[in-house]
Amino acid sequence: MELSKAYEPTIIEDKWYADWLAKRRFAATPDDPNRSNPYCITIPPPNITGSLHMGHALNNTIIDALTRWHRMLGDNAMTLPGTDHAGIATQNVVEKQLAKQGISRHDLGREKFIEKCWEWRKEYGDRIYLQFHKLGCSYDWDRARFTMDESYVDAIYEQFLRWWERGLIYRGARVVNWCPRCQSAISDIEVNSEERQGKLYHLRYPFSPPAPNSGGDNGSPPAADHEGEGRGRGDGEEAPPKLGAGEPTHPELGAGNLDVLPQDWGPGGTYITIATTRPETMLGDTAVAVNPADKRYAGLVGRMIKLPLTDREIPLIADDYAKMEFGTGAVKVTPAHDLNDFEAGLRNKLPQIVVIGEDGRMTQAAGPEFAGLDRFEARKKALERMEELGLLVKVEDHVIQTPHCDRCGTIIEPLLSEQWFAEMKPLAAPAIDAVKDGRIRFVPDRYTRIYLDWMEKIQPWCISRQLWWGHRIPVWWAQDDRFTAARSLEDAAAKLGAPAESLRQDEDVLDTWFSSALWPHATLGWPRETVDLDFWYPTNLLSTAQEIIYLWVARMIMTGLDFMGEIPFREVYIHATVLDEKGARMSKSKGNGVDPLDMIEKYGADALRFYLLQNAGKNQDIKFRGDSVRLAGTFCNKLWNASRFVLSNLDENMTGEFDESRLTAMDRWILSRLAQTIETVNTNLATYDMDDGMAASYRFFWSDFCDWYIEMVKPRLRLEHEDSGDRDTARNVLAYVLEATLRLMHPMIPFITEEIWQAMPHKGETIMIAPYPTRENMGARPDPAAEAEIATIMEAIRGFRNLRSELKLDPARKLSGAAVGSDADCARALESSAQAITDLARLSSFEVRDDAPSDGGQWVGSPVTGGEVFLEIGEAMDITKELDRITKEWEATEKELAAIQARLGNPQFTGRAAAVVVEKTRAQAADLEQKREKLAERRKILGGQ
RNA sequence: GGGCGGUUGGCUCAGUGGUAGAGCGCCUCGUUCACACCGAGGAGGUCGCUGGUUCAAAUCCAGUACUGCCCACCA
Repeated sequence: MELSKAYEPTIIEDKWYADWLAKRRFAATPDDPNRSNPYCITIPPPNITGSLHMGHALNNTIIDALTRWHRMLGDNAMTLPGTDHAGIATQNVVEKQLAKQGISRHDLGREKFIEKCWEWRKEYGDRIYLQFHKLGCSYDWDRARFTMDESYVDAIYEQFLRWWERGLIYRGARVVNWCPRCQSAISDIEVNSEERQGKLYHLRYPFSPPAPNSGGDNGSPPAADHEGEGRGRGDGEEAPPKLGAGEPTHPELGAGNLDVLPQDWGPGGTYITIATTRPETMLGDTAVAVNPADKRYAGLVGRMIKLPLTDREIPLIADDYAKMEFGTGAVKVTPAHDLNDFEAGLRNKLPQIVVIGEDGRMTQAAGPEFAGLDRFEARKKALERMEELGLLVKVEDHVIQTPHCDRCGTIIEPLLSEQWFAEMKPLAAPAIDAVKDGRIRFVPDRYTRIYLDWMEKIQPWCISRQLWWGHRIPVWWAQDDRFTAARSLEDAAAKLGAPAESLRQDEDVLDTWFSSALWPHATLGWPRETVDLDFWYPTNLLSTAQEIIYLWVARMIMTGLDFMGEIPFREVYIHATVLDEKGARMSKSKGNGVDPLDMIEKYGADALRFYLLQNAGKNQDIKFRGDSVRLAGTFCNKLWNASRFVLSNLDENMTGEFDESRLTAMDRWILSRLAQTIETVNTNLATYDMDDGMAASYRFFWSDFCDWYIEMVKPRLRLEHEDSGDRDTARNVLAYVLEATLRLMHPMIPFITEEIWQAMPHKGETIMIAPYPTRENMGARPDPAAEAEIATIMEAIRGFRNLRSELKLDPARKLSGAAVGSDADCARALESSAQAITDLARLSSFEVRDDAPSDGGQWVGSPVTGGEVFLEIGEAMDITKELDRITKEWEATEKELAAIQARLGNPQFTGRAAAVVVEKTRAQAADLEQKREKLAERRKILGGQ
């Protein structure tokens, strides 16, 4: 078998994926007699909304590399793929698609709309799987799951029912995050808080006159009037003068000045001034709160306030929630449109008035003047009206955190509504323990704290969504408004003791994350007791993005422990976020995303994988560089060409086996380097330091194997070496090292390694299940003696190359070289590799001699460890130039030596530093001294001082 | 406001106590039979800043600046 001259990734990648698929290489069975050790990953199921992005490519490259690694290690490795129905997201894209045809989902009706969603799923679900194929993912496609598969739906309802029966799921009217665009509630973690420049409005609310009987309250205001009492104007009658900047309103307010009563005195009564960023919600105010400790308002608590723009009266209450130092210390309370206000409302038994509806428009309760207005128009209008009434005191710039919908970016409206909730606290406790006691480990471990902090403050989970696409909540209502959760309509009828026809199922669907929360066990078959579940659960690894630690990871841990009584996975690897070249998040709206498929088409999946893994370690983000993918492609190209070279030197009967006793130093050296690389890569994969593993492989292959070993071995490959047997030794070592390297790198770059491996002497049908190189099965150990010997050779070769280059000698000119090994090891090393040195240093001849050439006019020299190399350049030499060169080097050596000697001369150093360090430093000094002597000698010969 | 990252040659990043490395880019040279997606050589950094610990700090400690991410109900 032969490799084509050019490396064409697309061709071999498609070819091999089809082959693997056809031969069912990815399919695993729990009862495989040769693979008893389970290794399982369930991949994060991508949303069916579109196509895979670079983050998916990164994560699935990591997952696949680890899967392949374990498979080759002999584990029964199974990675289970799947897709997520992604409730809101999918509904949004399908709606958008319909909108292009001028249709809304309401035109279609629920059933038809859901059909449309299924059509979408069919098309895009398949498209996503195809992308995984392109990437080379060796997932068990027979086990692929979709969160709306029948069996999966069973699991979801089982979960719901069990929690229901334990009283963990309940219905309640609470303020939830409402997205007026999606027309649904969303959970806290689906809300993104963004900082916006906004305004803080100070509004006056007039007190109602004290009831005649309740006189004598100690809250009566001082009789001061900053604004001209006696203008004789009734409440809200004629327009008051506009408030300007210099107006003596209450400039002392806001700074927490407790000595001043922050009330306004106006004609016809007193005012209390509140501060708000959302004036439109005032229509739903049911109280104003001040802090009980706030002296400014002491005695006023309990008085009624005439809520402007309405005909309602609301009380001034005391509640800790009002912070004295903020604004005026008085806060309006709108229980139906703010979570804190909601809670304050409950504490103080305040009415809840919904003034903004589900569509983001003001409701009837907002009054005839406002009803029907959009919430932002209503804000404008409320302000105008307040200003007209002279009740708008001032407007300040204020940075506010605005909640946005994670899916569509619309500003969230906190809204009082009836929703289904799941109580999380009892589920969180065991999930906290599992991480604390190390049963589950986060990598990098900094995420442990992030997880625990959230879990320890866990809140009830709003699990209902007002959508059509999703799992409908299994609750049925009787006509008398009794309800129950049940496995079926019949079941519900029995439970409620009402005829089935009279029942109606709850309209809401479950939060998407409610279904993904049981991914690991449900995909393996739960609630049925399957062999898969028994064999592969708990799974080994969950590799995912940082942003879904709460949304997904935490919840899987909770459900896994709750239903299986066992952790869902042992390790959680949080991979980096892929950013664009400038470091900005990739996003559709910014249009800065890079499509993995484009990269694959351009450079190959192996190149993309190689690049991504080079950057996958414990880092927080990756700045994606397309150019680096190209460079990763050049590595593959190098691998390809080096393999072609090796193959062209092999005979049919080459086995890659060799006789230990015939190995030369360079053979032992490359085997030693290989052994170390194998060790490093295995360790790095085990600790999720893929980046380090890639660097080690890269350096080994390109630098050690290609640049040095192959080049050094070339002379031995010449036919005239045939008889000695050394040629075959060299060829077999070449084959052996390359074959092992291919297996070593197969998990990361599966396609090219398979293609080359198949063309090599090898055992087995596919590299996919060939044994992964480990210290145990390779039996090779680092060989320090060979390493030292080859280091000397390399140094000599570099010495010659340097001399040539620094003296600007004609590179075409063949020159004679010589070396003096002042120590025996060095001499022997040089002697044994004379041929390689001659070749690599482009010498016409090379000899090892006992003494340095004395003719300074003919020879230039350069020290190496344990000796010195010389180049004979004859009359062409410019003595001055060479003297300069030597002098420069001598001076540098002097300087370095002086620094080291100073350190050694310091008794503090020799006394306190570790003995090894001192020893090392002494050796360093000795080497430098030797070098300096040689340089000095050369200078003398050349006639320098 | 809290937490967590990052800050090292032009770029992307390694480097957790012994005096700075890689790849790319750049400069010089090279078309001999694996590869110009190549080979050889070279230039280039007082490791954000300040202070401390230490015989010795890119590395440990404290502070500070800038940058990014996550979390958070101050109206």
